[in-house]
Amino acid sequence: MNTTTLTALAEPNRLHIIELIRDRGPLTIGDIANRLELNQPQTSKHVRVLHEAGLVEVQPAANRRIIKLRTEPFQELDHWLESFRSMWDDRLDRLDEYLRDIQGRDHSD
Amino acid sequence: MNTTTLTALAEPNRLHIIELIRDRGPLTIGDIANRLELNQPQTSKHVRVLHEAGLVEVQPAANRRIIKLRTEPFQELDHWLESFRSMWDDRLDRLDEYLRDIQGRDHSD
DNA sequence: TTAAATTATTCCTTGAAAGGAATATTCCGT
DNA sequence: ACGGAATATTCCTTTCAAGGAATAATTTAA
Repeated sequence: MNTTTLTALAEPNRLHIIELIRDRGPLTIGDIANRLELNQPQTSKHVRVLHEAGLVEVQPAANRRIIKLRTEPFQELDHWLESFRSMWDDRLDRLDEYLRDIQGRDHSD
Repeated sequence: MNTTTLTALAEPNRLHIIELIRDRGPLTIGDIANRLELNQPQTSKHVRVLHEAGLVEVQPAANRRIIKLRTEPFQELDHWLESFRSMWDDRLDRLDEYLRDIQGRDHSD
């Protein structure tokens, strides 16, 4: 896992920006600033960090910039988490194994 | 999503500690320090942060502390990522739909 | 009880990140 | 070309996290 993704997400305002776009779809800097009650300069700065981290795509449209989510970093994070999933999947795996065991068991005795 | 988990993971050495324990199982402070070539004080400090963030469990054993991974924060992170999964699952969903469409299509003409 | 091993804490310094305020830049419409 | 809107950048200050070095605390062994 690379830490730039995590560092970008670790700042509360940036995390809010990400979740806002996830929920509302692509937004401009001004939209984001309004909805999250941030000043425009700080919003630009945070979006810059998100963009440099590859979390976000920036589409110039005349005067404005439309900010979209990119999928790759989240996929990477998801993939990284797979290496941990066995920690809490064990219980389910055992249940699964148990059920398959039940299925094939000889019930004749 | 809460930022304390992300903040804790965003520091490279701490991320290494997490991955080390994930791969090798529970380790002591000294083990971690040796394997990652960190000084003991910094290792203790980083583990402290990880513990305060709930990422790690600390079991005193005589002179030493045994550091184990906790599952909850990773489960939470996993759950948070689910809200993003549709972003890259859409393509697969459409492919799936396409394939099912192909299957049922009338090829008689 | 003393010594050695393991870990924790404190103090200090440094660097980086974040916000505020002001200003610059870019683009459109007229 | 000019004014206004949207965004970017700069400068400044403050806060905070991280590492180094030294030292404290705890436990075991002898």
